[in-house]
Amino acid sequence: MSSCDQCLVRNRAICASLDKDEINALNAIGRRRTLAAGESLIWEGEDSVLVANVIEGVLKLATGMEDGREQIVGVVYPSDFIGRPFGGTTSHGVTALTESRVCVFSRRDFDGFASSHPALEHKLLQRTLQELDRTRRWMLLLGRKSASEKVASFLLDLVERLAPATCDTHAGAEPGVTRFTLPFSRQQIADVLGLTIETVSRQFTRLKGEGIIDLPSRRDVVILDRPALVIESGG
Amino acid sequence: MSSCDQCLVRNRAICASLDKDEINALNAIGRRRTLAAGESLIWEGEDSVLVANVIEGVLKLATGMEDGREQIVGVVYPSDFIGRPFGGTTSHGVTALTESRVCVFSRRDFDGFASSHPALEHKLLQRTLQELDRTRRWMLLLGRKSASEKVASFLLDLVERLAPATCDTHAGAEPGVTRFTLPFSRQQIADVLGLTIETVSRQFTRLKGEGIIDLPSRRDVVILDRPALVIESGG
DNA sequence: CGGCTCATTGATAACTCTCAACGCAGGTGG
DNA sequence: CCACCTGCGTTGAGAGTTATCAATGAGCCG
Repeated sequence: MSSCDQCLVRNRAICASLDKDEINALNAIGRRRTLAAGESLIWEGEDSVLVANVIEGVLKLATGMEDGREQIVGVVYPSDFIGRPFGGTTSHGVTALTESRVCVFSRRDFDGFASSHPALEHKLLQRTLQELDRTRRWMLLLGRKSASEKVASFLLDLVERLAPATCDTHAGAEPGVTRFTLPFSRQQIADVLGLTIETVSRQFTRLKGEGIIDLPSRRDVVILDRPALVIESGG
Repeated sequence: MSSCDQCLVRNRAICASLDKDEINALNAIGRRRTLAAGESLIWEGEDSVLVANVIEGVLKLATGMEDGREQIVGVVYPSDFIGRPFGGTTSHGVTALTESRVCVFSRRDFDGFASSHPALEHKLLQRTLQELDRTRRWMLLLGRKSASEKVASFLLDLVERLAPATCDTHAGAEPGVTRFTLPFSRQQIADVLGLTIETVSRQFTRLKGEGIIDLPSRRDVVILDRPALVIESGG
């Protein structure tokens, strides 16, 4: 029987607002679930039946148009909250980008629990406000930045978000040189940035050619010149 | 002395969660304020010192880049909540588009009040979740839609949002014909859609030429063929 | 070693932006 | 009362960026 005690995100997720008894009560209505890369937890347009906490992995929130165009509207990392509590239909699907572990609740159960635990709702509110801020900042990128600015901003954002997990600044490496593995395919990067896969690829190639990044493999990126990348990102 | 009893949004704003005594307590820490069109209530980047409810008018939330590019990241209408409770700096400015009346609170006071009134926090959470949904839907527009789809989507969104105030479907008018006044200049529309003013203007002209809308004056729009507009919007 | 998927590269087209001129409306002052 | 000025919007011509279409290349697994 799995307990929350050893949970990797026990102190960072919204659960941090709960004491021992409360966490046991919450644990009783939740269950762990593992998702393979590419597997979906929630589908766009369906009634909101599930909510969850991310324990491990990276997942995308995405909406699409009938003709197949897709936009990734959010990316969630460990300790982030997933789903739409308090009614409504989910306006975006949730799909694992990497193998992931999540802590799932039925929305009804969670709603009930949250309603009787103001501290939990408070944490959830803070997180939602934070996510709204982040989302709005991303709108500036989508609406006003050029392809090169978008790609540079994307890489910088990703390094920051991945930091808690993979402090991959090798001991002994030059300062400012960071290496990490992309949880995204080129198509998914394009869907985050509102570009095509070809444009993303060309920007990667260009940044590599200018010595700002290196690309040891499809999924790996090394940031060689972070200040240059910041300039590329347009501030 | 102004009371909340006659407030236009008493039953729609987050205040609706409060009983008579509570509303009086909240009233005691808030004050009314009128904003002229173009006047700002909150500036991008400053510490969050104010929060507010919109009583009347339309306001924009906007962020910009050093070089002057601007993106409107949200538009708020009567009964909507403004500002960033629970710390942090405001990542976007808030500016009145039309003459507006708001109910302002110091953030510190509001935070304290909210923390001791779970029902208010619950309402605020619901509203924030709703706003996040709306914002994410807008990301699909910014990232994936063409100029014509953007403008059509914008008009349809606006009609819907303006509806509570101005049910301007004239008695006796053909069904589906709606007239309303834009709370935006062409530049502001461009800033909402991530386009230039010229592109917006050309799309308006084209829609008019195709008989889908009419433009009696700069600020007035008549939707003549809503189904066509829906098709233009790309679903 | 194929056969697959995914990424890169190239050539071209399309869309939107940029720059520039003009037009319209409202307000001001002669 | 009209002329002018100013701000905003429209229109046009051309350039630039990104998308589209197509082919090639690299890695992975059977």
